[in-house]
Amino acid sequence: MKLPNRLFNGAARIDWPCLPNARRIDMAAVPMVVEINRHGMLVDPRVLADLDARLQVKMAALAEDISTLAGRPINPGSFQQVGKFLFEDLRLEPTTRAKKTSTGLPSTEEDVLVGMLAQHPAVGLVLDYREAQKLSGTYCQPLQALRGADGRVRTRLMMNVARTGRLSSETPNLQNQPTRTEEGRLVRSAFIAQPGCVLSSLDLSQIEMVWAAELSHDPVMCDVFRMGQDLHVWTACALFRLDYARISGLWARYKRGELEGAELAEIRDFELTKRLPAKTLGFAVLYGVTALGLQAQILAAGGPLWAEQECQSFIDAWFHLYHGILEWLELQHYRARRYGMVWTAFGRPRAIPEVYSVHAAVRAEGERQAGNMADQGSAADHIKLVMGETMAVVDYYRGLGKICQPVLQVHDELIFELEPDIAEEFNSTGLWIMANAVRPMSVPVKAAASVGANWMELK
DNA sequence: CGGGAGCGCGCG
DNA sequence: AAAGCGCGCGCTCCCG
Repeated sequence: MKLPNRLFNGAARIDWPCLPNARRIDMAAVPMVVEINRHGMLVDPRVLADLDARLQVKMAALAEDISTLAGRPINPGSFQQVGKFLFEDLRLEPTTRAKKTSTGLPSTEEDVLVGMLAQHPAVGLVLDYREAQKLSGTYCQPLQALRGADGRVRTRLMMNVARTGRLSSETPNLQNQPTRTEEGRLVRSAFIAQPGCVLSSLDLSQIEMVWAAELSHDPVMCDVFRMGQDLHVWTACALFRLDYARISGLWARYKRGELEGAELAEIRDFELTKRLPAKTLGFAVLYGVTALGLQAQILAAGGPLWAEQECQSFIDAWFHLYHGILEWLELQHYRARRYGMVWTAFGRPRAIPEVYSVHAAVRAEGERQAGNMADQGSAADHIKLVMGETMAVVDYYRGLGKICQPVLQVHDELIFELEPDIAEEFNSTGLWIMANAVRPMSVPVKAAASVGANWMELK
């Protein structure tokens, strides 16, 4: 395999599998992990109880409507019963490729059902039921049950579960609290600060894309970040051949809320039909997405049904634009085969035995994991270093007699409980640490902060 | 009735 | 031929 010198020159220092840094990075994060596990997050049970009551009513009504449409009792929580109803009784057809389940019928997962919404009103009812069931059963009820005598829920952040070096969170998992729907965000509003305090969040902006640029040295992506541009706007303009100077000007004014009339309509259309697919594809590429996977995802996001060929051209165009990313992914695959492992920018290793399998599908799985590990893992190492350095700032404010309490880490963001008079200063120090914890980097790291009375108000 | 498999879905 | 990385967890169904 012929690789450009750019990759070998940049990689030479780290092109050895077993640097010892992973352990030191984990140790740096331990004090804040302990703080988070001991302190917990304060939860307002009334918010959850109110939401749950509304969800129960909704679920009962939806279950009845679905049973009426079916002409017999249906439990919408049973994928077997739903599958029989939609695919046998109604003879509906999936619009995307749906894998078969053990029942012999197509899967009833969300992507498939969204594509079939127009075929029958029952499809939408099933989706609505599932959303309500998820919010009630996974969030409202367990969070109330797990509240301690002091009104706090205490997660357990685990450091030795995720093979990329990320933390994981259990009983309850506080790293998957809803944020993507309006009703889901109400769950976040139940997480509050203790009286006299506010919640504050520090967020590493687009950190996985920044690390993709840093690790690959892709000249185009690096330049976009160096210019401080919005990567997804830039990508969308390049892929759809739009005038970047004009669009980025509109985008900046749109973000400031200055647009109206025709210009507002234009940029909203741009955001939905151009920027969103470009953003989706950016992440998907690092997961090793295929054309059919992209097709299903665009549909699920409420976008148009693109032909498989259109999706493939979109992916090809992305790799043509960011050719350095393609070369770097191939380098990761090569390393996995050469060493049986890949490693992050800081030397955290991960074994990838799958690349030696006799099965092509297993090898492909290994290559996707190899391509993703350095990116996800370097971002995880990065925030662990930030956690270590930020604890010194926490101790400083505690020395002044202030309440300054880390309460959660969610992969690229940290949440704190603070007295409001130190929030601004604490946040600006935290932002500086996030941007400078790793040096030198060839692309700038950006971070964002926000303050609110509850978790829903953050960001 | 506890445990596990299979499915589905919340987050980054 | 298969078809998206990393997690945790709820529900249904089936088995012992």
